[in-house]
Amino acid sequence: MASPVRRRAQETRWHTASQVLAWLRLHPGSTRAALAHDLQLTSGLATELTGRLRALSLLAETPAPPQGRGRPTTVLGAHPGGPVVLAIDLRMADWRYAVAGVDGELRDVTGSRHVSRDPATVLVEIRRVIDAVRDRYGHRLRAIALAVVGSIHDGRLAQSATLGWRDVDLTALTAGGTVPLLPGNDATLAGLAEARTGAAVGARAALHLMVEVGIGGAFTVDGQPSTGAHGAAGEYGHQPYGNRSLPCPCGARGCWDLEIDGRALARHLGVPAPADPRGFARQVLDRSPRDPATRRALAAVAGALGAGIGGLVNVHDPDMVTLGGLAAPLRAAAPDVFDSAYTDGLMAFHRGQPPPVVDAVHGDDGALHGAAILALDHVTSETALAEWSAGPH
Amino acid sequence: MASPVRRRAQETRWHTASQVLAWLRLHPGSTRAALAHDLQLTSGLATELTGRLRALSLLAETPAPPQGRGRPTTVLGAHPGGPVVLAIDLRMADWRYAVAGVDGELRDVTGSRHVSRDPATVLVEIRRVIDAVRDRYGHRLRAIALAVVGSIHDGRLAQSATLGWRDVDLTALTAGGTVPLLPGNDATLAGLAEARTGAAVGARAALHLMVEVGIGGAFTVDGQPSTGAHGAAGEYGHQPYGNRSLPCPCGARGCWDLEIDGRALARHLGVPAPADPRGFARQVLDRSPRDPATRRALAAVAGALGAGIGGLVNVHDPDMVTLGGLAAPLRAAAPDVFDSAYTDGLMAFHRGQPPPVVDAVHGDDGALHGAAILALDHVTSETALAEWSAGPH
DNA sequence: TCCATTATCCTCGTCGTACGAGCATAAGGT
DNA sequence: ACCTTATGCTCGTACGACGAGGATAATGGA
Repeated sequence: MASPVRRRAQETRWHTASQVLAWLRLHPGSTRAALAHDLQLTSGLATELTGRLRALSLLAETPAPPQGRGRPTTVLGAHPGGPVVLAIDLRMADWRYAVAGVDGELRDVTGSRHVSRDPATVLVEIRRVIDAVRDRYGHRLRAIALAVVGSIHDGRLAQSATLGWRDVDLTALTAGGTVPLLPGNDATLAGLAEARTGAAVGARAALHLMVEVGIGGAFTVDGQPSTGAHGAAGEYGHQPYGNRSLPCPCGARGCWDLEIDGRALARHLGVPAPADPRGFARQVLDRSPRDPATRRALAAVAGALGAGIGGLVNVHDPDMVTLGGLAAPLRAAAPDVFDSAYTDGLMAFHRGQPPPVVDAVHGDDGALHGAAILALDHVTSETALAEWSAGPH
Repeated sequence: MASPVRRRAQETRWHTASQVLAWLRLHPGSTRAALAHDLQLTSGLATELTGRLRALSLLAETPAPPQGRGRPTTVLGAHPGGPVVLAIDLRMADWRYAVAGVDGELRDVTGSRHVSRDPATVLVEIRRVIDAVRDRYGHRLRAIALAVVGSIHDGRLAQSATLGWRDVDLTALTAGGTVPLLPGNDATLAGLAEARTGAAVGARAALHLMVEVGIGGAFTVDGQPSTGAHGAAGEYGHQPYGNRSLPCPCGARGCWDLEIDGRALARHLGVPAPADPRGFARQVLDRSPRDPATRRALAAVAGALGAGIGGLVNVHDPDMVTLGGLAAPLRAAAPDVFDSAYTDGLMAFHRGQPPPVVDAVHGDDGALHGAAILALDHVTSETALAEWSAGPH
């Protein structure tokens, strides 16, 4: 609340332009008339705005295919010389990246497996790609977002049990340059993607949960994830929902993490903890559902998942819940157990209309899409637009 | 994101005025020069704004005591004929109310015990007070906020184990009138009060937890509580942190609620569940700390409290945690147990600088203050200011 | 072929908030 | 008295947005 009024020149100037670009991403391929209608722009203002944005290489207008009577309009899209962002998703076994313009569409999606999981090696590889993209796009590259399977704290990768990393400084990736690096937890960014362009579009408050190794997620309100004070919010896997006697690699005990992934399945099946819990879970899910031990193990995990989600609905009160990664097949493996555990975990007044639990739509690409969204949010912010307009065109 | 640009006349007009009134509440008794400085207003704009707000009976300016050299300035305060709100706190054994002007100061704080806890009886009593306040203030009464010890869902009191109420329609309280009624959970509103004017001032993200019967709270970001889709967020007491064999009146099992209030103390002490868990907990807390059974019971509860808070910090990543109601004395009864349980519940990377856990400052008045804040937020919103200005002055 | 209809875009005069420079005011200090 | 300091007021300017009216570019029927 110490915020100044700040309706001053530089910021006012870009307020509406920022909204236009945000709208553009949500409605790719829409016409200019639709823009004016949705944003309640007068036609005069629409003319001025699109003209200004075109002059700044932020927007391209191409004639729209005729839709019937009336004067033809134009479809809006990213300018071929406009700003771009680099989205990177750093995962357990591989990492991928893509470039996106202000229309939000991912281009040149590329992936490669880790040759070594040593932090220094991986970061050098990523740095090489960043440099290559910078060489190719020059000043057009305005932001880099990095989704990473681990906990982010004040811009550092604080800890990742999956990668076996601890407190890795990510700023080295862009050291020497001026392009901002925006790191984020992969599950958080996948939740962002579901909220903006996925299964939770239209929900004001949405909870996304994603199981890979452990469970993470994001609570979004109006498409903005709740990031917390240091960007470390959403570590749902490290709530004491589980058995207090089980120590978690995170340092705490009884974490929910240990009840819902491959490690839990192995425990229920009486086999040693797998080195690759995600692959092990996939194997168990692919097994014949006739095997009673497998069914019991999957039911136990689905029940733990449902019960925890019930508790989280009590906490967050979302409109809906989306399931990413292994969460969707785990529920599908024992839907009745999941449902009753979910309902039983809800406070009574939620049971009349429990928030629907739906599968995510972005699949494996959620975190990458979320990273692009995060970066583009930065690029289309009012201050970033002011900077872009001050640059060379 | 479907929001129109809306920099149109009516809304633009009141944007800055709304910020001035928000500032006024945070800095009671401050001078006009301080306003201009804090909000980075030019002196011309400060003149225009204060003049406009004075003309609308929204602001009063009185000469400030001389502070040394220079032209004397004025202190800003609520206009004696300005808008007021009614804040009500409906609790287990009693209910209280107060009136507040745009400066946020509570006036005429009044309380009375329930003669009957029957919903109809209580609501009629409250309705009588509302009507009396409306008679006294007329069109000056612009909003009524009701803090209630129970779960709010889409404006209804969905359930309150404490009061023994279920699905009570609160709109009857203002039926026939035009003054909006804003209901809220008491712990949520107490958290709002701590974030704005209490122990969490300055924290961007703050978690408030309040123990009375069970535990509730609020997560606030920049002074705004996360309310969820239906206003039911913050039911931290109904997360499955506890013993799965214990059924909770909320309908779920193993709720945290049952581990941290008077019911938990009774269980640990081997006595029957008390009719008044809050009073029972107070008694136990007041007992001689020499009694080993009492100490063990308090330690168990303090440990459950700390462990749960650790899990919630993992979820929300707050700057700090504030403790209201019985939470503060419960921690104080076994600080070491609390601290180690808290730290043990944190993910390792949080342990370097764990969010400080501090006692709330509003005491028993938190919910009432929070209700006033909620109502005043409404009154000083841009749309409400536009309405007020259209009224008779 | 021509013209009414429809849908969209553009032009231009106006409004209102905010800016900012300069001046006015009201104290304390010398 | 006069300077210094701090603050408030006046007024011309800038600029985003509004809104009415006209221009434009298609379809479709007479």
